[in-house]
Parts: sequence; C-alpha cells; structure tokens
Amino acid sequence: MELRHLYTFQTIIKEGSFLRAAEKLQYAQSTITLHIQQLEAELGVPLFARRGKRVQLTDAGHALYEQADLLVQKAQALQQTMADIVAGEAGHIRIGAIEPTASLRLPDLIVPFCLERPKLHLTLEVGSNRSVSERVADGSIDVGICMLPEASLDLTYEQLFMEPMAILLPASHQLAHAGNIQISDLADERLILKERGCGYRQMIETAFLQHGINPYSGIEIGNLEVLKNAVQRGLGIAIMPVASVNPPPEGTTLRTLQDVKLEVPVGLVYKVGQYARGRALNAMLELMRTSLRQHEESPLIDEAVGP
DNA sequence: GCCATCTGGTTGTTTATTAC
DNA sequence: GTAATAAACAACCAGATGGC
Repeated sequence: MELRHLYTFQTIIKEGSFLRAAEKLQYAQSTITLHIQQLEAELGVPLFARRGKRVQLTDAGHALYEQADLLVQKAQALQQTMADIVAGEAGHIRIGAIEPTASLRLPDLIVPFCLERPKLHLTLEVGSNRSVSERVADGSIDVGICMLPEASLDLTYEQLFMEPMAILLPASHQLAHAGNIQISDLADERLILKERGCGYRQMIETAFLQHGINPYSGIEIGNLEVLKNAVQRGLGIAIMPVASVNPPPEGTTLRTLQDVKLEVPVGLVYKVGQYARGRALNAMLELMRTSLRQHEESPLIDEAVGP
C-alpha cells in the first residue's frame, strides 16, 4: 500500500469527486482512477460504489478512511521529524566525557544547546579515558572528550585544551607553606593515585618515573570527590585537575611544582570517517571547539593556586 | 459533467557489467 | 566487496475518447 494512494483516497473524500481531487493534487483525472483501482485491487474490496456519475463510500471505504487518517498523520509527523533532523533541531547525540570536564565544563554548553532544541535527545556518559575512547571506537557514542586515545583504536583526536594539574595537600602539611616545591620533595610523601588506566595517573607516573621516583604508595581512589575528602582528612596528598579543586576544600591547599609542568591534553575523539553526521552533532562539535578552546586562554590555575 | 479505458511519452527501478 | 554506469523493463502520468 502506497501513501500517495491513501493521499488520493483522502482527497477524493474531502473534495467530493475524482475530478476535483485530480485538480487539487495536480494529477490527471485518469491517475486518480488508477490510484483507487490499485488500492481496491490490493485490498480486495471496493472502496467506492459507482452509481452513474456519482460515487459513494462503501463500508470498507469508511473503515479505510478512519485508518488512513491515522496513517497519513503518522507519515506527516515522520516527515516533520526527518526535516527537523536535517535542520539540526532533532536527532540523538551521544557524548562521552572524562571528569572533571563532564561535570564542570559541559553543563554550560549542553544546557543552552538542549533548551534551544527541545526535540533533541542527548546522552552524556561519564567515564575513564579508556572507557570513553573504547565506546567511541565501537560506535556506542558519537564523540568523546578525553585524552589521547590508544593508537590501536584508530580514532581521530583533536586537542582542545590542556588540563592543568596541581598538588592538593592538607593545609597543615609542611609543604603547604614551603617556598618552591620540587618534584623530588614529594619522593617520601604518600601520594594517593587514581585507578590504573586513568590518564591523569599515567601522566603522574611518567613524570615521577622520569625523575627516578616511584609514585605508588599503595592507595588508589578512582573518584575525584572521594580523593579530595581523603586529602582533607590527612590520608596523603594528591595531584588533581585544578578545575576539580577550585576552590580547594576547607583545610586543604593547592600548590604547583616549580620544576615540572603538570598538565594533560584533553580533546575531541571521534571515529575516522564518521565526522559527517547530523547537523545537530556538527553544531555541538563546533560549540565544543569554540567554548572549550577559549578555556585555554583563561587557565583556572592562576586563580586557584598560591602558597 | 463525471468517471473509466486506452495509448504514448516520461520517469523510476532493476539487473548486468565494469572499475576500483 | 563495493560503487558507478548503462541497458532493459516496469510503473506512472497525461491526453483523448467513450459510456453513463
């Protein structure tokens, strides 16, 4: 059954004749007859009773008219949805992001973006660098915001900004008010690390091992909030994204290293060749580029860190 | 005057072939 | 294996004409 046959059928009823339906739909009159004949042949039942020059709906015609109305309405709604997707007003965007970007930076972008597009569906998944990049690689999410993914995943990486890191220590700690802090000063400290596979931890381990220091103290905490609380209660010190401890929790201090710049690159991650998606996703990517790259120009660390 | 049928031109679809 | 192209075929439409 073809939708245009149903349109023709509906138009005949609304206009009252085959001829006026043909004029309305800009078909030849013979086409209207053919449409109805095809519809009747397909359904195996006459839809109109021909009485000389007049035609009248049969019972089957009445039944079809009620159902056809629903079908045509559904089809029109579907066409409108497709038009909205083409225009970037609808569709489904799936984003994955690491912390603290997900909770501190993305809401400022996502909220106005979604309010402007009430028909848009958006899913934001928060995870580790590895899980976000793997989800992008297997197609579960459209785009990720994370650190450089593993080369084996064959993903495109577009750097947006550098995430500055700093040392969070209890305010009572001897290094809290020290002059310059060198990385060697942390050699004997209990450093609380994030979980294995976390990009922040990898950066910390690399920096420490380059200076001949083993950063592993035996304590790993996979959540930034719990990590902050642990430092606040004196369990040890931690190296954290500045954005996640700005301002530092009560009873803690944020310091930077004098000899090592602690920062990790964060960027957009997407599948090669998958870039040409819907307009809504492209608009979101453009917004992320514009807004998150701007962040690089106003680093949070200047406001948050001080002896 | 209105609808059905026939005929010819146009458009769209399918299939086979070729190139990458 | 996939995409592009061309040929054959089918479906569609419009105009002309006939029956009621």
